[in-house]
Amino acid sequence: MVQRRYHHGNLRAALLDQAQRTVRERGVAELSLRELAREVGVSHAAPRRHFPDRQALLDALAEAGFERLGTELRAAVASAGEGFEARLQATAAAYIRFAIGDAELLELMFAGKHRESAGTLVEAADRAFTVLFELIAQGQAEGALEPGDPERVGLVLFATVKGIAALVTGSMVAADQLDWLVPDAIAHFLRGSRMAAVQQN
Amino acid sequence: MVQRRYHHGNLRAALLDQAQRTVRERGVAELSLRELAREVGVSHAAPRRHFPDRQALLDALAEAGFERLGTELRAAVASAGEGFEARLQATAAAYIRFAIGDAELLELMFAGKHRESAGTLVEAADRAFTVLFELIAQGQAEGALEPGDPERVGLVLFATVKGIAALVTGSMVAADQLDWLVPDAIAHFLRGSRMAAVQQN
DNA sequence: ACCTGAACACCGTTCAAGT
DNA sequence: ACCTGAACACCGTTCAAGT
Repeated sequence: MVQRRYHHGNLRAALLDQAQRTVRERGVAELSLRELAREVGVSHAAPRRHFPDRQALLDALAEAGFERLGTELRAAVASAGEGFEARLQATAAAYIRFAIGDAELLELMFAGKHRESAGTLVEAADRAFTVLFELIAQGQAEGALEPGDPERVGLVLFATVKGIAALVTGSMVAADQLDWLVPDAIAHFLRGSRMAAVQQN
Repeated sequence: MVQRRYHHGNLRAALLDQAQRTVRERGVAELSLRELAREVGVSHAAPRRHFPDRQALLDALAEAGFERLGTELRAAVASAGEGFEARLQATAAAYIRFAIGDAELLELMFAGKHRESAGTLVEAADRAFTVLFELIAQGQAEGALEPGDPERVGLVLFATVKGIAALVTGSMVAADQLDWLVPDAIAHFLRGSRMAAVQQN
């Protein structure tokens, strides 16, 4: 046991790590700073050095969440070949995997974005979403999507994917239906886009 | 002041009413049974007669939410003329209005659905969504939507609307963009459906 | 039937004090 | 620089007791 002087500088990381697990397994409502401190082996006041209050911990959790989400989205794009639709399918699946595996964390991430202290959190979110805009741009270049601001063109598509994830976490849809629902939804969306492209020519 | 014997049978209603306001104005996390009791003028143990614990209050809140959502969706359909697309637009707008005006309540409603005690809550949800399935069926009858199980055909459409609301409450989209975003998304979806209908013939 | 008041275990937050 | 221990106000939940 390396109990003595365990925390030389990783208390913050240990707290975040345990907090992330608790949020995933028992939800944000069950997350208690005192219990966290107990689990990690410090006094209940120690976390205060790293997180002034509970909200600061939640913000840090959200920020770490965006970092991880970005990483997973980039990995999905990278492992899906060159074509737009394949990449889009892989990215949507990765997003939904995250949204379902860490549903409450994702809520935290988006809830945090519209609060005052959001500065660094918004930046983390932007980094995570960059890969999506690049993907949209590729779709436009291939003629699969309407031209225009990628952020605007991708919005409805993103909303659809996000909504599907919400239906699963809200148990309106069983998780095993995702296999056809997501490809279906994306194919449906792209059909609508091709129609629009035709009409614009 | 009719302070004496104020609560003859409306304590439950008074608690729910005040709770709904608090959730809307300050969020679920800020909702305290003791504060609620104080605001409504009873001792902190009185609510227990009506709601055994905090979760029971949240469930009741969710159930009342579904009742109200159903009412508003039906009103939207009724006030939108006879055509499918007009009714769909009106219904989507009503849903989004609810989702934005009572974002945390809506979370509560969907979160409650996948818990054990959900019995009566699921029924309330089903009643609220009935109007949506009827609307989908009308769309199919008019040839605007693919044939098939309305619950399945409407799923992606519902996900899109729900996702758009989530983008607004997550402040990824400004509320004033809804005016074009929602009609756009629906029109886009219907384009994709018409393509599919053509291909099936 | 419905409500009160005291009690218990827990929490977030603060702060003087230790090393 | 980082952590501890005591203290304060608050909370959810329980329960005997009142009317």
